[in-house]
Amino acid sequence: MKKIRVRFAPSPTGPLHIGGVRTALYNYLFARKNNGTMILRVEDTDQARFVEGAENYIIESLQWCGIEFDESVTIGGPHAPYRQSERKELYKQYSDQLITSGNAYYAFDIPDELEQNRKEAEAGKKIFTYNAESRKNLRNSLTLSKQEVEKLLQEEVPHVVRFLIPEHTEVVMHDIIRGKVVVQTESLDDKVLFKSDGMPTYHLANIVDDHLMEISHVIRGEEWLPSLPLHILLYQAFGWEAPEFAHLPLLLKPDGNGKLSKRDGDRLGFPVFPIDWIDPLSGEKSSGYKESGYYPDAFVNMLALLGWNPGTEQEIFSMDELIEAFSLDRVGKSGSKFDPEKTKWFNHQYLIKKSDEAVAEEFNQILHAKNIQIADEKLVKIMSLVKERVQFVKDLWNETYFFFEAPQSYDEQVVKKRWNEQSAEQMKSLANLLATIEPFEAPIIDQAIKAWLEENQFGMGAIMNALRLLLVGAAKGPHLGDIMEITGKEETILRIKNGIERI
RNA sequence: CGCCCGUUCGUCUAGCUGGCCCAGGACGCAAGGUUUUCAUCCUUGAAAUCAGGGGUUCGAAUCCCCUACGGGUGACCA
Repeated sequence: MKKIRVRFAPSPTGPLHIGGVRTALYNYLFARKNNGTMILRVEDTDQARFVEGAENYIIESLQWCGIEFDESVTIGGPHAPYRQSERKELYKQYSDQLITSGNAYYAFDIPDELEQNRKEAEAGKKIFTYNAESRKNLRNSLTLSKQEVEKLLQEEVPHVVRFLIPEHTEVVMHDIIRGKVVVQTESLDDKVLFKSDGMPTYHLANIVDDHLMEISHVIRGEEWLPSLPLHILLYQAFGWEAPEFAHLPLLLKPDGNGKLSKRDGDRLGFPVFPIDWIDPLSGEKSSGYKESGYYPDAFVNMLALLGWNPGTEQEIFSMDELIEAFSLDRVGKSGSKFDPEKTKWFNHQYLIKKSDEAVAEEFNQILHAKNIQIADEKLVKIMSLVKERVQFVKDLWNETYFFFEAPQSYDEQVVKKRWNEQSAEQMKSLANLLATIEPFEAPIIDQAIKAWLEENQFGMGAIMNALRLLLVGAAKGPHLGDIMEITGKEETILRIKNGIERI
């Protein structure tokens, strides 16, 4: 069986959004599942759209996601270099080869003139295409005499190389996800293969590199499906065996329709990028999943299930499990919007799965920033009490502040509902009781309070809620006995006394 | 406008070789339960006339055709 080799081939024109990450992920899963090789190739043939820092961003993002490469711009490999701008010299010979074989030709048209043609066509509600019809009337090596062409080339007049789309031909293609796709060459145009700036276009570089790098499967977004016929034709023109293709359905804007774009940034209130991105020109920041507090494995898990499903009811997958379960024929055909709420749910699942110790360690960083010191075992205990209540580590403070400091205010709604004339007196009495409890541990405290309640004929609800108000400042939090034990006898009594004064 | 791709609960989807589907799961939502509170958790529920219409068939979400709608693409961008 043929060796499986796939590539993720982004263009460094900006940050990679989650659609791109998903494409990389599916390539990765497919490669690992089939003991294949995962390659990162940077397609930077467009010098005009180059964005500083984008390549680095892409590499860092994928690294954060746990998507690893076997060959790449940074780690090299048998087919280095992996940056197309560094392979520049390579492409010319292939372009020449196609000219020699009659599959391509020189075109000397001036960009402005073509633009003019397009505008005119548009005015007449038509679309200008450089094809079998129009090329007869344009300045190219098909219409010009051999001498003229020689002369123009000699004088280094700017020109491009265009692919000669064969006439009256049916291109039959196979897509792993979509099945058979057929297109008539009449609907295709003579795409530029080699630009006047000496760089190949995506189409040429892509085919040449995929062939040279022995790519077995091209897994890319559906936006490439329209150029598949051209690519197939190119393989045929070169006499090369084409790889297999799988065109992934697009990720759609969560609101309305249309494919997700980089510009959707923070517009919708949640990230569309894996990690923060600061535009080098505008300085504008777009937030990422990483900095927003998501775990990479939760993020990856969510992404994997967006367009692919295992066919079972399992939803939580580690990367290894994804690799094991993944197959291209379980990738859906239709585009999907993703649900930010479900992404949070995934994060919650990963958070509660972590050990109390691990969560404590993460949360400790937030405490350090607040200059709060706490014994490890105490913090671990607190985490066991509250970690199920949050979706993110950063939300932990809201659920635990009362372990570290007295409430700064008392929720008015709760005061209204839980505090009455007798409360102050009752709480004072309760404070006295608490002062006698030794050791000050949850089960013992609970028992003492229970006995005290019965003795005085007090209702559990009224007393405990009022007490909670004094200790927490709100109607929330874990079991009061636990809160008191961790807070300590002295502080507990202090809060009761202060609270009575302040309410 | 041309070409191509798609269309099952609000969202992600199961359903692929037709009958077990008057359509299952998950998120979200609602109600109830547990709880001293909140959250978690548990239970239950609402939610898709399977885009619409024609066929084929004893029988179609599943096969075929048409229509509609949505999307992609139509650069010397990738």
